[in-house]
Order: sequence, then structure tokens, then C-alpha cells
Amino acid sequence: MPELPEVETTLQGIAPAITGEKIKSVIVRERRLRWTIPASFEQTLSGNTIDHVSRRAKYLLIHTQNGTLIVHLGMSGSLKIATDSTVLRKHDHVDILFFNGTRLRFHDPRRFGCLLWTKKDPFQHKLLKTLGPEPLTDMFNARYLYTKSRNRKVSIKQFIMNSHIVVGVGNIYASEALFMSGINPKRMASGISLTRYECLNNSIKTVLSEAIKQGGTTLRDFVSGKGEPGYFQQKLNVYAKQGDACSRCNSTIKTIKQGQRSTFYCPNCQT
DNA sequence: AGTGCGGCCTGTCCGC
DNA sequence: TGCGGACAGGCCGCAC
Repeated sequence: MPELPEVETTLQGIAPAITGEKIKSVIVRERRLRWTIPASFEQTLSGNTIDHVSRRAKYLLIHTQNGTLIVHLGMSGSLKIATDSTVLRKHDHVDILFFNGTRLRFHDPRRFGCLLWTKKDPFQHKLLKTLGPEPLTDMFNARYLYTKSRNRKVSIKQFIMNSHIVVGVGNIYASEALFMSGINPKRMASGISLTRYECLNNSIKTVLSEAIKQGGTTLRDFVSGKGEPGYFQQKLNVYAKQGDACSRCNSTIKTIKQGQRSTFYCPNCQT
């Protein structure tokens, strides 16, 4: 669920509440996340003051003087400011309590998320070091995509979803951006022209920035087993729209599997 | 080095 | 009504 816009929204939501605040204690109720939280975690975090909060790809970085907490929300994670009256829910795995009474709560039913403490420069961390550029920067442009894609033997869909090529393009936005640019998701990345990459690059930026503008609320919490539409289906042109009429040409939207993931596209508009 | 795939995990839906 | 199985998803880590 949390794609780039949600992570950005989370950042903006928690940063004002915790910046400058000192950690009093940490409560861990479930250690088995994507990477198990070590026993030393509570002690290590306690006493640190939050310097600032930032984001790299879908990772949230909570910086302190002594180290950085790297947070990934995985599929189903959320990070929120709780109060004393907030009811403790199932899957509320971690609370970080501050001296001023603020309580930061990590919730993650599927436990694909992670909380990692690093004393070193977080950008040199193994998970962050090799990531591709941020999609909304000038580093990410058509020329970059064109150059990177030469000799790549994967489909364009898989190519733009590779976080070492560009970060933040999840399954939903990949389908939407390819629809917007009229590119067939099955097409090989290596065979796409610079001109078409210009179009695709623009589409990715447009789709993501529009979603961020809406506070990331374009996305649903959950996709049912049958790919039922979420609350915001009307915002999407192809994602989870298999069988529907294409909004542009009225052809039927198709779904296929690529790299074990669902892709949605219009066989007529996307060539 | 690039690619493909297994695995992690729960909630929800479907068919029996 | 209960239960098993399929499925969704991000992304690491391994094997080729």
C-alpha cells in the first residue's frame, strides 16, 4: 500500500511532532519484522534526540546525533503519532515514546516493513547505497532511462519498477505511467526510443507528483484477492480495471503477469 | 552484471 | 458456518 506518496505524507505528518524531541523509551511488542529487531534496539534508541526526518526512496530516515533510524513501511506498514487515548490495535509492533509525551507508533500487519538502526551515514547503508535516482529530480530524465536500458533484457514494466533504476515506481504507478505514455508493458526496455522515454519520463513524474499532491490518498489500503477496486479506483485508468472499457478508446483493459506481478494495460492504446 | 524466482506475512475472498 | 487455498504486494537474497 504505501507507495512513494504515502511515505512522503507520513514524513510530513510525523516530522513536526518528533523533530527536536528526545526519546524517553521504546516499546517493542513484535520483533519479527522483515529484519528482526535486535534486543539492543530499545536501549540504543533511548536518550537520542531527533535532529530531522527525511526520505530516500520509500525509506524514512529519522536522524539523531548518534545514528539514524531507517524505516520502511513494506506493504502494510504505517507510522503515526498516537496519544494516550489511542487504542492499542493488533499489529502495533513498536512505540517510541518521547519525554514531551509524544508517542510514535509503528503498525504493520504483514510485517514486510523494517526498523533499522545505523550509526553510520544512512546513505551509505547497504539498502540505500545502490538505489536509483528519485523520480522527481532532474537526475531522472529520458536520457538516463535510454542509456540505462541499452542491453537490458527485461520488459519496460519490470525495468521502471527496478529500484536500482529509479525509486518509488510501484506496481500501481508503473501500469498507470505506461498507459499515460502509450507504451505496451511487454515491450523490451532495450528497444524503446529516446523519444518514447521522454514521454515515459514525463508520465512517471506526472503520475507521482499528482498523487503526492493529493496526499497519497489515491491509493487504497488493501487489494482483495480478486483485485477488487479500492476507495479511489476512479483515479486510476488501468490498475485493477481488467475487463473495463479503456477510458481513451473503449477497448477492454487486460491483465497479465510480469515477474510474478499483475500488470494492467490497454492493448489498443499501448503499443 | 543482469535476470529470475523464492520467501517473508496477513487479511480477504472463493469454493467446497 | 468453517476451513483450505489462492492471491495481493515490496524487495531482499540467492542461484544461474
